[in-house]
Amino acid sequence: MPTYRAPRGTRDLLPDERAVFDRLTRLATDLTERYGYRPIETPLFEQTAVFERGIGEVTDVVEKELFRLAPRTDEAESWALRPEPTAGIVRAYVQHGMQTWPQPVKLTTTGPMFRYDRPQAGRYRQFWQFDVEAIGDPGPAIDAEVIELGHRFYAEAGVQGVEVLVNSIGDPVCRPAYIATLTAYYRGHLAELPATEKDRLERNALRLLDSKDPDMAGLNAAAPRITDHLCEACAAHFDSVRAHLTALGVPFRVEPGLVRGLDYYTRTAFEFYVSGREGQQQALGGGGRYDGLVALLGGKPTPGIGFGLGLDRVALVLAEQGHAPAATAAPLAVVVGADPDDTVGRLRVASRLRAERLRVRADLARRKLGRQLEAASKDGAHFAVILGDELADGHVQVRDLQAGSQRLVALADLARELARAETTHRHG
RNA sequence: GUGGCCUUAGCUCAAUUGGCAGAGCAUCGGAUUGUGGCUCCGAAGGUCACGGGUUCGAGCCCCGUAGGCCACCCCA
Repeated sequence: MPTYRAPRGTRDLLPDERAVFDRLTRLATDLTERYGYRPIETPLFEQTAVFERGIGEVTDVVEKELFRLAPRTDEAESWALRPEPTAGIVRAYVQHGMQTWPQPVKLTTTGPMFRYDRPQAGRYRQFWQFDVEAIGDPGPAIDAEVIELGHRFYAEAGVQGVEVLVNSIGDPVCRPAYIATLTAYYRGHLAELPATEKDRLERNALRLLDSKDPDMAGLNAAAPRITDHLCEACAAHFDSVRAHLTALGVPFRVEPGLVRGLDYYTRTAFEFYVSGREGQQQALGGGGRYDGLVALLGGKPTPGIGFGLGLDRVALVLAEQGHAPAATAAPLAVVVGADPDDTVGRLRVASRLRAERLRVRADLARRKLGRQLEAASKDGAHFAVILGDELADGHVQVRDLQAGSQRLVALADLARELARAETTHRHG
């Protein structure tokens, strides 16, 4: 048992797994460029108040999952690791006066988030999100465009069976009245409520709607629906979002129980789900509109919408769905030598090839030639460059490890020969 | 934060009713001089997660802790 290990809920991404994340990150970059987003990096920690005020004091994320940093005695400020990216990005929007940029400001980031949760497969205390935020456009069309972008990410990543769930959770005009109606409804059925649900009723009645308790199924099916209680503006917005999604050919399902966990959401809420897999971590991503958040964090009232997609879960589902991990970048050639002690010779040849931008490994292990060739094979190298007596008149053996053939090449021609083989190999 | 199951070599797993910790894969080395993949031989690798307890004796039984997994809570 090692003395030290990765903290609970964190893990090391070993090269094979890291390669999958790399591929997803490159896809995110490529996709957001196509949609006109610009990358942004905000700190991994913020003043605690950014999250408390932005996300909401009574949310689970803030109440029990926030990774608070131990306060220093010489600083009055308190800090917390970011549990999600939106609050920090909106803080940056306000701080840098982005309301003077052409609107909407479309920003994207990908990086680690932190929540002090109890870990499970697909649920970590440090996890990665690909995030997109469009700030400054109130219209329903941008909602549809954002949702389509997320949907396309899964499609191009190769995830099968992703469902788009959408809902509208109203705005400050209509939601309070709906919550009152909903609370009254549940109070009328208090005797039928499981104990845990009774507690939640007083804190956040909306949450009862997406309860997974089977005893709640019947009650929830008959519960008043928010979509029937939207104000005129919210209803029109939701209608238009759906119309745009349909026009774009994005398949979706209206899910009246979808309410999302963070306070800042208004109107459009959506989630990306994958069905038909073991385990409960089926939510691959989600987001929504947050028209009140910019003002909440000290800016002038500005609408916004965005989503966060969990890369850990995408990688997990891809593996479950049988996707081969990304191919490793095997060296084009390994420089080996008949004289195990001539590390200088092997390094010099490798160095010259690397200067020509070739992917080359030098065998520095001072083992006999046979072992060096064996290792080169296992490496997946295409060629072995063998240094021997021929070096005296400026030649080396170039061995094709797959074909088993070998020929004499002048050192002066080596880089050009290998580069040509690389091109042939790549296009062949 | 609640409940349940699990933890033996780097990985996947064995180990009669409590009686001297093993295999496969991987790693490293050998099979006569400068040629890999197959094969053969060998080496290294363990505080049986950690800490207590019961016992002549614990990988195995009991308690605690940590970590993982599962279900809640909630979410990505």
